[in-house]
Amino acid sequence: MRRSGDQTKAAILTAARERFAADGYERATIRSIAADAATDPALVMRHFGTKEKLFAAAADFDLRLPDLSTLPRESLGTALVDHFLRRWEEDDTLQALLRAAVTNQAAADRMRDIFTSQLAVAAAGLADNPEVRAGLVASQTLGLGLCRYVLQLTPVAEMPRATVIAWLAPTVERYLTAADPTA
Amino acid sequence: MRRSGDQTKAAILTAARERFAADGYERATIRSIAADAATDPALVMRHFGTKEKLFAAAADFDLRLPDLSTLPRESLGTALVDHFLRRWEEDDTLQALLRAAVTNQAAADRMRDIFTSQLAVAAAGLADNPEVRAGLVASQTLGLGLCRYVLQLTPVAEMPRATVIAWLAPTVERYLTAADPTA
DNA sequence: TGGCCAAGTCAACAGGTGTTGACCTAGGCT
DNA sequence: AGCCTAGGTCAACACCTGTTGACTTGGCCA
Repeated sequence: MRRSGDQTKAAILTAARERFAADGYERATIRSIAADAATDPALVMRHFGTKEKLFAAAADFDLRLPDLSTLPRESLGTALVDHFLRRWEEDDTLQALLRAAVTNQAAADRMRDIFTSQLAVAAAGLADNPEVRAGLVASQTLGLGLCRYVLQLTPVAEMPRATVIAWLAPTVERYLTAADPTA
Repeated sequence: MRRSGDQTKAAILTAARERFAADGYERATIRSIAADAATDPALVMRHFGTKEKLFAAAADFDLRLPDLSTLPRESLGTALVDHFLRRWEEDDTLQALLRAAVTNQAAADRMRDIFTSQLAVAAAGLADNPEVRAGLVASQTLGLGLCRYVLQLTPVAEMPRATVIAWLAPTVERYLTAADPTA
């Protein structure tokens, strides 16, 4: 009983996501990914061609942001922080992306794309300069992910999600809706 | 005309900081650091023993936080954000530390130490739970550094420092002084 | 049944890594 | 002068990396 091509391909993809998330781009080796997927390194190459391409396939990611324009303004921050926390936890693609983006150019580009375009679109219509507001929200949410999931900074990593939301929601809401303080 | 031991040691240290900052821990090689310092890889080993130890020596870092208790509350955020921006820019140790901390355990530990202990001390006396407040400030300032200097997210990296300060100062001030929202 | 093709295996390659030890050499000391 | 040591050089080691090509095997279809 042998696996189908698509099955092994999927197994490789999951193993790759886990390894990239845990070890970063350079320390995640084709050999270790193949071992996790119970297959051969050569088969990984046949399916994805290159380590770079494997990463690109593994790091395909959508923030799946909710439509912010339908929400009342005062619950905007809460909803967004909650959504980001869930997105970090339910899937290790974001962690893989962040760990890799710090040393790998392609990953950094991908990250830039995701956060500027997807967030800017969601922020559009709420206030002026949606790109700036998207960048600010990115700085706070990525900082949170970095401290809580990657560095595991002691107070931030252990905080219950409700506490995190209570503290960060007003920040995010202000970045999205407050008047430009430099104007 | 030959250099003194301390001179080459210092040259190696500067080269190491630059390489670790630009490439991260694994992609910064002993050979490339030695080349930058115009010396031999073997000499690097003689001076520092191990790549890990070289990194530890290169990533020795002090946030040099000002004494926050002497400042008026309403300029606390401005002062801190300004200080962090300067610290990121005047010295690439922070960038080296962050780039390495994402894949290297020792670097992550060091980072944890610096941000929790040094920041918590500075935050003590301003309000209750200084460790929690330190963690929150870390999440925002590290997120800023990540977006502005490492990922170079388009709107955040290009923003003039005054704009960054205007947006982030209220956040940092609130994290340091506001009443606990979960209490 | 026999053949064909997808799926899997194996061994090797070329290059790069941290690290080591043997060796050389400049230059201040007695 | 001659030595002795700190500072520098060189070549090699053992290992690990992405990647390749030739090979074997399983299972479906005619």
